[in-house]
Amino acid sequence: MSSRKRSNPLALAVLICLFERPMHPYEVAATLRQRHKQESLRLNYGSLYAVVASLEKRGLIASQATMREGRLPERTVYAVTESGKIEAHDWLTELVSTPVNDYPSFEAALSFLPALPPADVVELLEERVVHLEVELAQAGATRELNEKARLPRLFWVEDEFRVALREAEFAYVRGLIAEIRSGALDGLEWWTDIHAPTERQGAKSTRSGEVGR
Amino acid sequence: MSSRKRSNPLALAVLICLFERPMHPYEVAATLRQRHKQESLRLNYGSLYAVVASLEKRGLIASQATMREGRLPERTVYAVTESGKIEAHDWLTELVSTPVNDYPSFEAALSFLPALPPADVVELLEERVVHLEVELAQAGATRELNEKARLPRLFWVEDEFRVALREAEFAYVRGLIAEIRSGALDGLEWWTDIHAPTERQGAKSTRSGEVGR
DNA sequence: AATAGGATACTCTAAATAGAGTATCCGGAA
DNA sequence: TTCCGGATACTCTATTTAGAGTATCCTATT
Repeated sequence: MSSRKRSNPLALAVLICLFERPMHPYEVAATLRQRHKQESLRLNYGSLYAVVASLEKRGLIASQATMREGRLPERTVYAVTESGKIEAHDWLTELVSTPVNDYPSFEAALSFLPALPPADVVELLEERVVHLEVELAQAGATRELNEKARLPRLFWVEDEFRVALREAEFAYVRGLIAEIRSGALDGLEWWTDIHAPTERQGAKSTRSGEVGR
Repeated sequence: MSSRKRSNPLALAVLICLFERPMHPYEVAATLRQRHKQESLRLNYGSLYAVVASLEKRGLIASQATMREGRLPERTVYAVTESGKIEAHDWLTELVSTPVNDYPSFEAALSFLPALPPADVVELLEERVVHLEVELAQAGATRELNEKARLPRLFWVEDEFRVALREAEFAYVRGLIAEIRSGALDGLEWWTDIHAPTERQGAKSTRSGEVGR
């Protein structure tokens, strides 16, 4: 039904927050930040208020009351409706059970690799490896903090998952570097060739920028 | 400089295509599809023409000629400019060397897990595992086709990477299922408790929907 | 006593995005 | 011969999104 509208998980976060208790949007944002959800969700005010407006228009939440303290802007408190609860349940069910393509940007980067010379790519991949090492070290520190604070693992499975993905990326990138370095990567001669200094063009090079599949 | 505008990798794909030779947008789309880039890139016409217009406005590409055959719509052929080449190079460099947070949707899903009862979650995760198995099998078939077609690995590293990530996800999800099943996941009692049938509320339950960090 | 900085609570606008819709042409089957 | 489906080549429009901007209040410092 409204599967077309299930693009931004921030809307699901709002529904789940309001399921705990009615809140105004700013409070939702503060709550999500307190729980470090901004690491798993694109969270900014522009989107938040738009998303809240859209949820209201679709009848998934309803404004309960608007109040004001002093001359600060009005706070509109929203509560989740019955159909909002159902939508949240269905959406979360789908999100957990069904993998989707998220188009990770490094996948796009890899698909463009032949556009850069292999030697440059090795350097860039090594830079990435360093960045990943730093990120993994920081994640490890965060994890220790969570453990010392006795925060149950249930509340940081998402961090664990992110680390698992980054570790897989790390391993893949290291492998790729090694294969370019050693010359084991199939297609490397062609790749080197098309980026060769232009003086005296390689004899059997077809000189087409890309080959198709 | 224009780092703010480096959100949609489709724009980079266009620049790289036009680097090979001048084309009209529809031809760019056809080329990308031929090379199966639609698996690594969000590719649809609405975005494509918007992205092309934006690239032209920023002076990264320039329209070379507009021609028409019969009464079909005009085709506007674009070529990449000097600054377009530089931008493509810088952008790709950044994309390869620097990891970013892509906010994978399953990470968001995991961060909402406590909102569903643990027994349901186990079932949903098992469904996900099945989906992942199918996807991995298909990816294996594609890989074999590529090998039989003697397409050099250089041209499917992005597929390999996607598989590596999905395998990591697969392993993580299986582990998580096992830990919920066996009761080894820290926080499980609380999780079970808050979803317990409401008759005779668990005595020491704090009855707050979520705990903070 | 004045003030600087941070928190509170949104609002505004330009831009990006998705998906459906439009109109034409072509090749082969009935 | 006619018609149908698929390719060609965009265009239109309603949302969505990002990020900066606004105005007020509070607290601690000098």
